[in-house]
Amino acid sequence: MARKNLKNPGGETVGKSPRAGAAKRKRPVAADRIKRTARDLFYREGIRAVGVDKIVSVAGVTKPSLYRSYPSKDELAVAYLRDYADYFWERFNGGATRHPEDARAQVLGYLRGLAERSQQKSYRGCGISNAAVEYPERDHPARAFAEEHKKELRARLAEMAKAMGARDPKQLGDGLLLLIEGSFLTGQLFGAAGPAASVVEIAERLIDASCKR
Amino acid sequence: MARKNLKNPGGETVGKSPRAGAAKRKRPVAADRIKRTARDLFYREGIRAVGVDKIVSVAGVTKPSLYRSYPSKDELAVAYLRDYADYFWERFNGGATRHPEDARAQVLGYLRGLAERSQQKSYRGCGISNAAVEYPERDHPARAFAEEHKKELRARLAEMAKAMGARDPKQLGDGLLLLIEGSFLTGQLFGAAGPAASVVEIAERLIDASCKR
DNA sequence: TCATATACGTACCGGTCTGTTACATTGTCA
DNA sequence: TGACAATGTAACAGACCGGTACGTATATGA
Repeated sequence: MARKNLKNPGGETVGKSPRAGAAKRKRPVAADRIKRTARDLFYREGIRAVGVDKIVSVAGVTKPSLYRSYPSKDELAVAYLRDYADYFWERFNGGATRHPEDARAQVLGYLRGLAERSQQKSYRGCGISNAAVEYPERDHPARAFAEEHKKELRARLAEMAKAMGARDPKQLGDGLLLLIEGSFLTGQLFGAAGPAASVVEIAERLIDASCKR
Repeated sequence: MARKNLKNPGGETVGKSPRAGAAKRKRPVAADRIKRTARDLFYREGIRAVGVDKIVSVAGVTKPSLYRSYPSKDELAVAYLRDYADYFWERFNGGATRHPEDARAQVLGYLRGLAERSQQKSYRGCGISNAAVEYPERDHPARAFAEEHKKELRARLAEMAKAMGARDPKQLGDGLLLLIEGSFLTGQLFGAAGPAASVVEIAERLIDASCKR
């Protein structure tokens, strides 16, 4: 009998109570664990490098639980990417609330955080950029999602460049995107004290040189 | 007498000899085909995505031939990366011969070529950066090679920045590295008219803003 | 109370992955 | 001609891949 795969399993799910001692279980806990585990492993080790067996074993669940929540590994991967994108925008927009009406400070604020994170040992760059590298095939869902996301980011940066008063907003936005993607990559290649550590100053210089005075 | 009339029992009939001195040299042709094929497939599809079976089948050789020439797939991968690095330096240094004594023109020359390549449909970024993304494990040979290579590039860029008269040569070198890596990534993500198309102008602006006047 | 839906596990499938072996074939050169 | 080097043939191992048919415990609601 054909059975539909349910989507958005569990949603938030109240975390299991600290003590309680496994008395009564609430709603879907397996799906949630899978998502969290997949996110962790996919980011740290790469999507192709992580098999579904490993995901379920680390999550402490079983394979059918995975395939009840997600139709395929590929779809689990895009679910991970979707989550990652939310996470990204949260950080990216974090500066906007702290510096309303100041696009320059917003971008620099994000870059400051990026520079800091990129120095950490566990840093692995942008999960979405990495996925695009892992899946060059144009029609792969993960790839498609990555392209869409980056297009959005590019547009956002151009917008902000315009707000900064850039002579050529699109170009400055592209320059910032290059610096950001460069930071993603070098951040995971060089450990601490990599090029990404200087991204704030470099961006400042580029912005200043690109705006009407 | 001697004819290179192999019966080719496999039936593949790959593009055959340009003849010439084929009578003499009979040295390992399989190993060469493997390397060339691996380079092509690894670059286009990614290392993890390509199995050894596919390599030998496309190369028109057999698996034992591969493992006679390379101890493992990983080692074949680093052989590919080594080749790729040679290829990279060739292009990177190409500008040096055209513009001796002018570091700025050298970098910009390389970037001009990069910008152009990055617009092509088949562009897949830097094989070495991609490998680093595919293999985050610190002790993987491909990863180790990638780290070494990028360290070298970073040093070269800092050198050139110094020659340009940068106030902070290391920082300008890092800025250029960020732009380059950003171009690698965005070049394969956006098709034509991606951010990498503007990398020359952006680099120019950054360089000018970073040098003593 | 009992049928049903939910959440999950057991056990397995067929295929592919890297890597290996023993042995046959063939062209080339001394 | 005979030794040798380069390659192919034909299996195989063992792990791992994504994916599934089916059984089971539990909680809910009529």
